[in-house]
Amino acid sequence: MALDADEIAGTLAARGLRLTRQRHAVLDAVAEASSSVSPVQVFDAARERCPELGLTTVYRTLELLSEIGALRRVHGPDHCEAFMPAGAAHGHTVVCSACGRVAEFTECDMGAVVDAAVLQTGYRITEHFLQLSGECPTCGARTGQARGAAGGGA
Amino acid sequence: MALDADEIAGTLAARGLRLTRQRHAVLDAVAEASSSVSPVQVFDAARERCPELGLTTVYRTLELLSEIGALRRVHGPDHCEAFMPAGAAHGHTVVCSACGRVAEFTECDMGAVVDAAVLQTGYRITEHFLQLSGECPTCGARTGQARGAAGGGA
DNA sequence: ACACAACTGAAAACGGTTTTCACTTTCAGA
DNA sequence: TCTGAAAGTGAAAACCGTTTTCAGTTGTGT
Ligand SMILES: [Mn+2]
Ligand SMILES: [Mn+2]
Ligand SMILES: [Zn+2]
Ligand SMILES: [Zn+2]
Repeated sequence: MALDADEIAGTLAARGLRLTRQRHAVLDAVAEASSSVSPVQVFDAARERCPELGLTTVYRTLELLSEIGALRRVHGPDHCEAFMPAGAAHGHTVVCSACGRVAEFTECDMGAVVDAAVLQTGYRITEHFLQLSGECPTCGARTGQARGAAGGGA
Repeated sequence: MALDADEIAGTLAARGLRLTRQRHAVLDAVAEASSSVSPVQVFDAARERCPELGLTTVYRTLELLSEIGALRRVHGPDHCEAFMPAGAAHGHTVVCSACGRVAEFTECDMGAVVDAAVLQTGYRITEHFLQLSGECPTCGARTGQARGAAGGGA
């Protein structure tokens, strides 16, 4: 995932904040991860570039980077606090239940579902949180599952 | 919400488990709540019928009742562990961002979205977790918001 | 050089959840 | 009816992820 460091540095600067070495390390750690990562995972990864990094700073940075929109919070039924780079477009995520790898997709036509919800509940819907899970291509191949059709599920 | 105690007792019995006074109190506490409830909220409510109830038991019971499908786990971007009675039909939930009240709805035509995800990611999708949020009718009226159209959002 | 705000890590505090443990209840079988 | 095993329980302790505190450092503008 992209995550242009210069652009992020700019966004921070506009608020009088800086992209420090520690923050940069955190940013890279998330950017390089092939799946969503927990704060400790970020900590471990980022420490290899920045050994003096503290876990406190990781938490603070993940929070900060989410605020400015550089990172996206991902949380499924299980782990509730994980992060991934925020893609350019609004998207949803699919988590592999076997290996945890996360992929983004951009389809966002929730119109029908949202309409039904409005009709049935009377709520005014302003946000939706959707997360699919299943098996990534790699894990699917390893376990020899048939590929193709989409399951119904939960 | 219904939550037929006898039926649940039966399901438990089939596993050699019992619907004790404490479990019954927990069950009722969730059933009577107008919104999703956290473990402590259940604890407080259930204690009025069963004063000697311990928080440990509440946790154990919520877990157990979720396992047998009597309760549904609800978690939004914020609070991650809350419970509500599982309706008969498969459904999704809408949480009011103002008051926390939860409503269920049954539309589940995720076909198009899932297809798009499969196409874009190559994952085999087996489950989906969808949670909408917005404003319930009561809160909407109180804040005088226009009603009707459904928002896009995250 | 100076002042000031941003930033940091270690340690402590915190809060929700799980585990441990000694004890009670329930129930099936002798 | 006794008896033993398994289910169930609450208090207390342990656990674990997160947040707060605090004293010190780094960077920036003047
Ligand atoms: Mn969650
Ligand atoms: Mn569904
Ligand atoms: Zn996988
Ligand atoms: Zn409301």
